[in-house]
Amino acid sequence: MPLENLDDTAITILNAASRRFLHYGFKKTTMSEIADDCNMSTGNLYRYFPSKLDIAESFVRVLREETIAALRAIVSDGALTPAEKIRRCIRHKFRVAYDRFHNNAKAYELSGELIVERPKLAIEWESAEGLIIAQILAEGEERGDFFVGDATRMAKIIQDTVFRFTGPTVIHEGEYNDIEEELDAVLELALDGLKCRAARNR
Amino acid sequence: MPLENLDDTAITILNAASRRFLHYGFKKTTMSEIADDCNMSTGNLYRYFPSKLDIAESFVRVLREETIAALRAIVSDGALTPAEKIRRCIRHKFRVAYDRFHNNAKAYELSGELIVERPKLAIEWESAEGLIIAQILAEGEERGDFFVGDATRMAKIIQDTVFRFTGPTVIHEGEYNDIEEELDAVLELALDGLKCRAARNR
DNA sequence: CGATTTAACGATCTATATATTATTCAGGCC
DNA sequence: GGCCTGAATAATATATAGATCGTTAAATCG
Repeated sequence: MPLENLDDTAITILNAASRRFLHYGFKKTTMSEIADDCNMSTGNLYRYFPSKLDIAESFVRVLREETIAALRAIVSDGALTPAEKIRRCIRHKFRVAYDRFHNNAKAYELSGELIVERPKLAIEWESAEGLIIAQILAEGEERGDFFVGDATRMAKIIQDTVFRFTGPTVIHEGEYNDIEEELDAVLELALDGLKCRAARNR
Repeated sequence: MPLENLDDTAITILNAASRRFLHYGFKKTTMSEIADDCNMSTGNLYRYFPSKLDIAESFVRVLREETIAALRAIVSDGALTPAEKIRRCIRHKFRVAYDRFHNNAKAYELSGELIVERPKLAIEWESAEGLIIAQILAEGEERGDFFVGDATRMAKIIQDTVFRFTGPTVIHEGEYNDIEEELDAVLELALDGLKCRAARNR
C-alpha cells in the first residue's frame, strides 16, 4: 500500500486522524486534537492537507484502494471462470458494504459525509470498479461464455443490477446470509442473460 | 377510486390537507390551516384522523392506489405478451418515480418523510407490486416464455434488479431518455435470463 | 347523545446570543 | 529560506429563551 504519494509527515497526520475518525467520527474530531496527537500545531496541518475534508478523503481513498486491490486479485486468479470472477467481485463489494454498515458505524458515516461534499468521488469509484467488471466481461466474451458488446456499457448494466446490494446509500435489513442469497439470485439471472445471448449469437 | 372507506367529512379534510401538502409541504402546513380550510376546529380533525401523519398516509395511499390501478390495467391487457407487460409495469414505476422527483418536489418530500416514520408502508407497497409482477411471471411460465419457479421469489428478484431506477430513495441524475434507456437494458438482460432458462428446461 | 369547540399542555421549531472550530497569516525558529 | 507556531478571523455549531404547533380532553352545542 503506497498510501498515494504522501510524505512521512502527511502519513503521520493521516494515521492520527484515521484513529480519531474511527473512534469518534469525522465531525467530533477537531483539527487541534489531530495536531496534538502529532505534536504539532494546527497551522502545520495545512502544509500537508488543504483542509480537514481532504484528510477524510485520503482516509477513505486508502480504504477504497484496498477493495480495488482485492478485486484485482480476483481478476488475476487464473483458476476462475469469468462468471465466477464476477460473482466473487460482486460478493466482495457487498461484504464490504454490509460490514461497514453493521460493524463500523463511524467509517460508514464518514463515507456518507464525504460523498455529500464530494459527489464526484462516488462516480470516480464506481467507474473504477466498472473498469474491472468490463475487463472480466471482455475476457468472458473472448472465451465465448458471454455476449457482451460494449464492455464498459455492459459493466454499468451489471452494476445497476446489483445496486440495491452494493450501492453506497442502501441500508441492509435482515441477516447477512439471507441477503447474500438474494444477491446471488439477482446476479445469476443477469449472468444467465449474458450466457443466453452468447449461445444465441453462436 | 373509493378513497378507502372514509366518510364525507374525512374526504373534505383529506382534500384540504392534500392541497396544502402539495403547495407548501408536510411540515409547513399546520393543523389549524387545514381546519380553517374546512371551516372547523383543529380538535375536530382528530375525530377523523388519529394524527397529522395519518392524514399524510392517506394522501400517499391514494397516490399509490392510482399506480397500482395503472399496473393492473397493464396486466389485464390481453394484447400484450408477459415480457411486454413487465417492461411496461417497470417503465411505469420509473416514470412515476422520476416525475415525482423532478416535477413534484413536495410530493416527493412527503413520501420520504412518511417512510421515515412508517417504514412498514414501503414494505407493504413493494410487496403489493410484487404480487402483480408475480402474476405476470406465472402467466409467462404457463405460456412457456419464462422459467420462473417460485413466482413470488422471482418477482422480488426482478424488483431488486431495477431497484436503482424505481426505488423510493434514489436520485435520478441525467436526462429522462438516457436513464430509461439504461433501465431498459438492465431489464432486458434479466428477461433474457428468464427466457434462456425456459429454453434450457424445455 | 353525537358532533364540535376551546383552552390547556407538552413537544417541537425559531431566532439569537454564545462558544467552538476550521482556516489563515504574520511572524519565529533552526 | 524552508519549516513551523500561535494568535486572529470567519464560519459553524451549541445552547437557550420564546414562540409555534400537534394533541388532548373537558365543556358546549344542536
